[in-house]
Amino acid sequence: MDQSIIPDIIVGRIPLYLRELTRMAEEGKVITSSHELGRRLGISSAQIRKDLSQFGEFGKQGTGYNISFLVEQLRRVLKVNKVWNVVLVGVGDLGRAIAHYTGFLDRGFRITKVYDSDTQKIGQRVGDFTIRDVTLMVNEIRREKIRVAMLAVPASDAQSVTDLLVEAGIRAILCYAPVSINVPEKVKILYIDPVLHLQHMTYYLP
Amino acid sequence: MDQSIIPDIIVGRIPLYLRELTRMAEEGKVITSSHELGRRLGISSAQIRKDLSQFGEFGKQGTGYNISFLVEQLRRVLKVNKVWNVVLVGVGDLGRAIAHYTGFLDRGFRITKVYDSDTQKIGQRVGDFTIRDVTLMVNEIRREKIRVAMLAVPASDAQSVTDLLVEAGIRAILCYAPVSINVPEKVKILYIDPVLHLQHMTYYLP
DNA sequence: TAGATTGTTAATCGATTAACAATC
DNA sequence: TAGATTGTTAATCGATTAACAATC
Repeated sequence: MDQSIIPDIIVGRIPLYLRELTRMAEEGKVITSSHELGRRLGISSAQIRKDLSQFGEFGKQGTGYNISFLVEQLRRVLKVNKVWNVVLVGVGDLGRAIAHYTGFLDRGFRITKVYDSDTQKIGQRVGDFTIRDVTLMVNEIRREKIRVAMLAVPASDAQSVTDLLVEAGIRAILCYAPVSINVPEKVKILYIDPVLHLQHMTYYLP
Repeated sequence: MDQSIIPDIIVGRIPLYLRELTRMAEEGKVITSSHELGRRLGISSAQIRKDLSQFGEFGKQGTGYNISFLVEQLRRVLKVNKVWNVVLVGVGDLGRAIAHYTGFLDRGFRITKVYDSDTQKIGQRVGDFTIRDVTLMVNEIRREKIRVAMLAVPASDAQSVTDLLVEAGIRAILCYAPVSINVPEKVKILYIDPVLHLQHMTYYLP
């Protein structure tokens, strides 16, 4: 493993490998191979071996990979061998669904605060949370040194709320608003827009 | 424009261009350039010109692109100059949020049927829909020749429900279950798993 | 040992960028 | 005309795959 930077496209596949390996572990499997993992994911075995080798030597020739060991290593690589506190901003229908989702915790994330700007909603409960006033957000994120945010506000508010998150010290944003946002270099942002995926697929339909 | 197949990675960027151009049109802009569009999307102008040129000659030297014309052309390319009927399967919190979402229609999609297997939910309303029994699904999709599905069922049901969708004639699936699904070659499937994105970003955090 | 599979190198393949003639 | 921007070609850059020695 050399010291050069690891390509982002490879980093982006590691969570996928981790997810499938976790699934295999749940199925009771103990050992796997780059071939088996590749077949399950639709990825070539060569690519999987090359990707994993960027981060260490995790396998044994002739045998393959010990699944629980590899899971542990990939969780360490991705820094999800701890739990990140996350704020959720925006409690519309989608924010509500995110707040109720129970699949974050065992994959490294825990929502700890939920914000909205609607005075009708502030103080109401959503799942385990009380909806907080977004005007408190910057100070609270700062005080609790939170680094990760999920953004489920209307597109028209996404840039201004993002600016606040960045000001508060957030360094990773998952944005559900269907709009491109500007952030400083040091801040990571990724997007979820289901319609982009649907339009990508309809290109291929007759 | 030659007759060879257009790389999928290019096809996947067209919806993004379309989204930003639509936004520009809403802002009242009439003309844009590959430079301006690239700046707004964080993409090089060369790449945008190259991508667009795969599908036709949409611009004018010295002037740039007429936004509404380009929007119209890209909608045609992506086949969203019509509205696709879509079925939604699974009415948990996430399915409920999807059913309420109003952002599909003007981007080429309309949910027409919503299914679940839970007898407690069947017959209840969600947004404008009555939740239907999933056992009716295959026949109804066939009868109405629906080609696009959104899947918001538990991971444990995702493969079996997908098999039904494929059997019914669905050709494009947007899967929200955090699990890799097997589909025949002719069927397109894309995934949304927010945790994959979060883990991708935490790799870069200190 | 025989068979299997890794990690890595080199070769191939594909995507992005730079540069510029054409032209609005 | 002068300035700007496209569409395209060639060069560069980066990602994937094939192949295999090492070795379990």
